[in-house]
Amino acid sequence: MPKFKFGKDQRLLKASEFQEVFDLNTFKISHPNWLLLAKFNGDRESRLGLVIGKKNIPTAVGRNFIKRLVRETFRKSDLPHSIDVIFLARKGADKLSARDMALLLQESWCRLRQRCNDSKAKNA
RNA sequence: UGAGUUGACUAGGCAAUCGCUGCACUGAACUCUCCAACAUUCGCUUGCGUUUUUAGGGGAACAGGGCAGAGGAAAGUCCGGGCUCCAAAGGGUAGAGUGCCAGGUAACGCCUGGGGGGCGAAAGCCUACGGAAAGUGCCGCAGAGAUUAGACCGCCGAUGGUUCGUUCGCGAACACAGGUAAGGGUGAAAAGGUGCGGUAAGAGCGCACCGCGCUGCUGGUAACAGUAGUGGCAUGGUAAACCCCACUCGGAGCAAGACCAAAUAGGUUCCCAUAUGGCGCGACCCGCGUUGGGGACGGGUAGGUUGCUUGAGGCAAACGGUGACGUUUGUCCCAGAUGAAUGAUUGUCCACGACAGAACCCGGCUUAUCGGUCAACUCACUUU
Repeated sequence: MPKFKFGKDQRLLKASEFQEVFDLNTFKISHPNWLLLAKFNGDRESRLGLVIGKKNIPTAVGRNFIKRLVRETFRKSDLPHSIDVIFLARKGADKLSARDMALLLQESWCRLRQRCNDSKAKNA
């Protein structure tokens, strides 16, 4: 089976699922243009949730642009299993070019993977 | 060829790989779920309810290949409708909107055609364009005076007054009473304009033409235009100031509305028990905990399903109409998401790609926008 899928199992769908990550997040990865919150979720597949406010990104085209890039990089990044992530957009995220943004996002996913591995090693 | 006007169309293309959403099709087994012949448990009202299970069938999920997948503005939410729920005899008031005429339309504040006014050399463009003798309000500065108009400079001083002269008829001077809206000056605007007559000087005081009002006639469905007569011109502007007149409008919106419905708490009702009891933990006893327990019903939260895309639909042709548009026939099915899909990477070509993302659906308007294509028309120049 090829990797890099992105079905409904890999997304946060309900308000309660979002709230769980907001309340119990164990990792925070910050960047001037966005913020990542994450927590382990047991034995499930990793899931992604997007929070892109109209206040921060005013145009619908901008919001779609960010959603697509984040999903694309999330699906291609080789994250460890069983982690829920929320992506919060900050102001100015839509000003970056697609190529720059993709690179920066990949960097963020790398940092998140690193943190996960460290934490797992500690617990073991 | 250049400059311009109007209208219509288009919105990077192609290939490969990976990914998302929907639809129909195919598919071995497992899992979940629904229906369920036959069989089966229990109950009694003895043919029904109920328990369990299965042949078989449906759905979810999964896999496979196939097909489809944002806009001209999807936007602003400024108008108008459909649809849904609520309200509703009829009439009036309030409030909001519209405002030359005729037509189109489901409807409109939109569109088409026509009229008036303004701009442009022209094609063409702009136009809230009803009423100011129903009433109220406002009109800064400047200016003598701004709507019951007005005398600063100027002009006149016929008439009256004063002074002088006198041939006693009157003449001259003064600018005092006054007369005067022609000229100057102020202003966006000074009480119709120009010319001639007239006069002391002037004035629609009289006349001609133009303008304006009224009345008639002609053309036009009408707005209106043309024309004849007449009035002697009397009362400026502002109604996107209040207002008056005519016409239109019930309210809320897909988070409308409909259906299914866990857990927890509470409600109604029935049954059992009422403490040596009941319930939970457990195979059972002891033990520990608890003080009611069990069932049914309806409301209803999380969540889910539906509304949800076949429509005042698109395309083509013929016919009617100046046109907006209408009629008929044929043909096509063209996003339906719901933390919300329509994308990413690479290669390649060129004019190097703007504004920008469906959210119940349509008709408009407005605003944003890199470019490209086509048609009709106007003007200028050149050639024939």
